[in-house]
Amino acid sequence: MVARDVAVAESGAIDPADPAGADRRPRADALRNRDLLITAAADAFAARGADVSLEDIARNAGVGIGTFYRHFPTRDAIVEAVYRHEIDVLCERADQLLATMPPDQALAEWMQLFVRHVATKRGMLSALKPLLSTNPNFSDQTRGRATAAASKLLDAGVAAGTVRADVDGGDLLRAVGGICMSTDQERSEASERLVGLLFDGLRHGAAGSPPARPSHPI
Amino acid sequence: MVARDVAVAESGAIDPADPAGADRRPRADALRNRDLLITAAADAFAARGADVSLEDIARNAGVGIGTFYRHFPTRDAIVEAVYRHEIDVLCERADQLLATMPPDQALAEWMQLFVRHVATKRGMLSALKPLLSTNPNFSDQTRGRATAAASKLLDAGVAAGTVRADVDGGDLLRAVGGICMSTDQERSEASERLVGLLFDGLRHGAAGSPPARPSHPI
DNA sequence: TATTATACGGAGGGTCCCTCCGTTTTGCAA
DNA sequence: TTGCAAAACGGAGGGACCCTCCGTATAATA
Repeated sequence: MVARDVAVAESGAIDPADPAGADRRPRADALRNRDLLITAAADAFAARGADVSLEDIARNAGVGIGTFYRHFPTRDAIVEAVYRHEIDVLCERADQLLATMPPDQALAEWMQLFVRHVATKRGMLSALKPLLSTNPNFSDQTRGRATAAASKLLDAGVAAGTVRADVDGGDLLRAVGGICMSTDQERSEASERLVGLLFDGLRHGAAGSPPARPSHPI
Repeated sequence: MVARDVAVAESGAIDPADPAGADRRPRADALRNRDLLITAAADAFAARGADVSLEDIARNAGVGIGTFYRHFPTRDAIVEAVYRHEIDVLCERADQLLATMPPDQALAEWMQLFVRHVATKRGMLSALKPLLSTNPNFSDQTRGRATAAASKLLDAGVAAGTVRADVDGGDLLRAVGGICMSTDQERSEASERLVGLLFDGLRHGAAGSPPARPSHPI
């Protein structure tokens, strides 16, 4: 739960749960509609690519276009919000997984989850890329949070002796992200296989595992 | 004057000077308007970026919007045409320069010309990039023609003994292109300086020049 | 010069963007 | 509970752009 970055929040849009608690909590309907819009936008981007009509998104969220614009004054704003939300979900899931299963299994699940999330977000990639490259704040922030989640999973595995200790969260993210990007279009099945492979590599040489064989047994 | 590639020309737009001479030459006014449109589009892209209104381009060319769409049925079509035209000009200029000055000087001039052309084409880059990446035909063709022009200049210099022989057209293009891309936004002055440097490197160690010193004189 | 295939031009219908303001809802306080 | 102001909603409407269609103009040919 990293604090919201001030430099990015200056857009004038509604900003729920301001940590400074300055003025007042937003109204319940505002919060509700914001969530509805983000969900509808995520669906729309996934289904029809980055240049869906904003009016369509509003309609699918069951909300007027005016409401849309009050929450997200620009197209970039909604893209950014969807992406942030995606990262939020991924981070939450990391905690949930850790709480309900052994660390190595949680890590494996999370990596697959990551692949699937990227796959459905392909459509909005063309809108996201310029945003990430022109807005280093945003980029650093989201990467940082994802890295933290990955590190937490790795650390738990290392502590349990089921995951090797010489890989950090940043490495893991780059590796999984790279696999997702290189296997193009739709066929996320290939990504899942490759990420599975990667995971086996992570397990290999863990403190608790039997010492690695010197080589292939033929 | 490489033959037009059929796979790319299937757009249904007017195609001047069809080498197969199949049906008939386009009317003179059609040719004239096509040129006007390409010029106006190049100016517009340079001045206002890749998402100018197509109606603006038509208006600036002094031509109706209907005429625009007959010549260029899609936005990609006009972007492609502008880029092709740019390459045409660059190739022609290579020949002209070779005909009017010593090869090494011609090469230097051409490299600077290249820089300036890229600089003014920055605006349309965001539209051009996806086009080049999704259309390998188009990409190969244009790169091929530019490479040929660069090679011609280099070869002439080598023959005259004023340019070293161990660099080919592809290398040169990559180097100059790389410099243009790395020095971002507006300040093409830096690019021109760097390209000048590169040119000095090309001259160094030419057959006709005094043998290169073994190392720095201190 | 007459004819006709070609090409021109722009009105018009459709979509999308974004703003503005009258109406509704919510949270708070009495 | 009730009343009230602030906050949020919704959609009409003006503007920009896209693209098509078809009546008119014109270059090429005989």
